[in-house]
Amino acid sequence: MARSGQPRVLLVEDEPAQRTVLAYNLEAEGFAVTQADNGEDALVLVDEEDPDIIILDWMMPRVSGIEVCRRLKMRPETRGIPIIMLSARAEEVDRIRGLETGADDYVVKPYSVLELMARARAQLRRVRPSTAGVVLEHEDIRLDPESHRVYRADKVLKLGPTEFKLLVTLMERPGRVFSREQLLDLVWGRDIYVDTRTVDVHVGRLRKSLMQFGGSDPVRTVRGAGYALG
Amino acid sequence: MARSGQPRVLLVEDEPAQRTVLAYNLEAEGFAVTQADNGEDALVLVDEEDPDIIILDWMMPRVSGIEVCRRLKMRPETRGIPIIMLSARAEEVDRIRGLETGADDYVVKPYSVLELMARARAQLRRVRPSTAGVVLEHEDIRLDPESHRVYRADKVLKLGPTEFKLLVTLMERPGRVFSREQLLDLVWGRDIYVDTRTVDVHVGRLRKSLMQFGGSDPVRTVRGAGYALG
DNA sequence: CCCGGCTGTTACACTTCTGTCGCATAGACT
DNA sequence: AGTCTATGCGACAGAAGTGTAACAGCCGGG
Repeated sequence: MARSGQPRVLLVEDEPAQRTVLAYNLEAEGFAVTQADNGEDALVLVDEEDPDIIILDWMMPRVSGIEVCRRLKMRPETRGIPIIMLSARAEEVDRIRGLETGADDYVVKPYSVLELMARARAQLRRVRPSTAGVVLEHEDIRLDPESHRVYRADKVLKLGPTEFKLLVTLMERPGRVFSREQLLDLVWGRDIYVDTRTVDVHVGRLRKSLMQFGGSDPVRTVRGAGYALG
Repeated sequence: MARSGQPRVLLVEDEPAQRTVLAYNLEAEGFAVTQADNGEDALVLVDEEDPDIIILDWMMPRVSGIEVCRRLKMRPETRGIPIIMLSARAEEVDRIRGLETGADDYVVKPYSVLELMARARAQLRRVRPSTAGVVLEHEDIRLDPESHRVYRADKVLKLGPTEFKLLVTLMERPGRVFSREQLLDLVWGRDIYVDTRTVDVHVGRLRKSLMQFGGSDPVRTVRGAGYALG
């Protein structure tokens, strides 16, 4: 079943405002969105729509997110679908339980929509290497998220963890300008406080790493705005 | 009423520091910001400014945010304007009441400014689907807000930050004449004081940048009134 | 334990941009 | 033509944004 069109996402969230916001963002990002506001519908829709990824609210009336997750991960034909859990901060203690239940990722409310998008794409890439490319490519740079390897002109580059995440983020939308704040959100995570200037330093390090065997600087600085690839 | 210029946001927050920070960020994101520090002014400004979206603090002296929201959602002519509510974490219990009152989304303090931006944009896209990440075009000039790039006759132009924002503003409504004061508002921001003659200088710089590879002057000077594109 | 690699911060040099001024020029009006 | 105002433009000092080296702290592996 090698689908190649828009990736389908099943969005399960009982709170209308949140769901609406997410749905519009997902659609703007190119996802085909199916919505459900409770666990029961969700379980039915999984079979009907066969989504590529599920975004699942933790707390819901009737059948909770965790229960939906558990059931889906038990059935062989649905086990492969990545599930991203949403949860309020207060429930963070349950994090381990969430992942034990089989959720593939976990985002704490209030979350950055951008971050959630990035994670959804990441999960998608993980399970669907065929289409969206197991490998991100931009000019002569190739990045394989699975093996955590980066090539430039067929040479293997050595990057630090932060440089890697930074490059992944930039390569997911080549050309798009990311502000320092956005990059902090996407690469470092929203809870951490680090100075925005730190982004500059890591961009500098990434540049050096990308050019360790020569080649031009692929990272564009947009003064007053941020950084972009190409 | 299909406006296409900068999206206007009415920001209602009684706490000056918070309001300033938000206003700054919103302006940096390309919103035209109108501020109010109480509910009464807010209700007046809604009629005067006809904003595309309202960001509304929950707790305010005199007329509370929830009251403003309720009144606006009662009037047919303002019902369509999306409202995002801000609320301190302790008040989270009132969440349901907030949405019942008709708010379209809800952000808990302390919030991520980026997240709030994303939600504001999301709401805006919902109501005004047109302006999501489009490429602006006018004659042989193309401007891509996402990548922050400007082309003329397929050549990449180099603009400074202010020139860029100025051009974005002009291109969002080609042909419309903007007064110097309007441009100061839209490009520099409402609170900044700079001489109106500064606009002239930047228009001059923008002209030079737009013609750096030749071509005619696309900016029209309307004596006694301001500037326009085309 | 020490060591090497990575991280976040800071300081400083450097570049680019900004706002204002002064004067030249263009347009409008008498 | 003469006058008056508005606009264009070069120059410049100061501000702001950015690149980078250096440094101290942290952590995991020998």
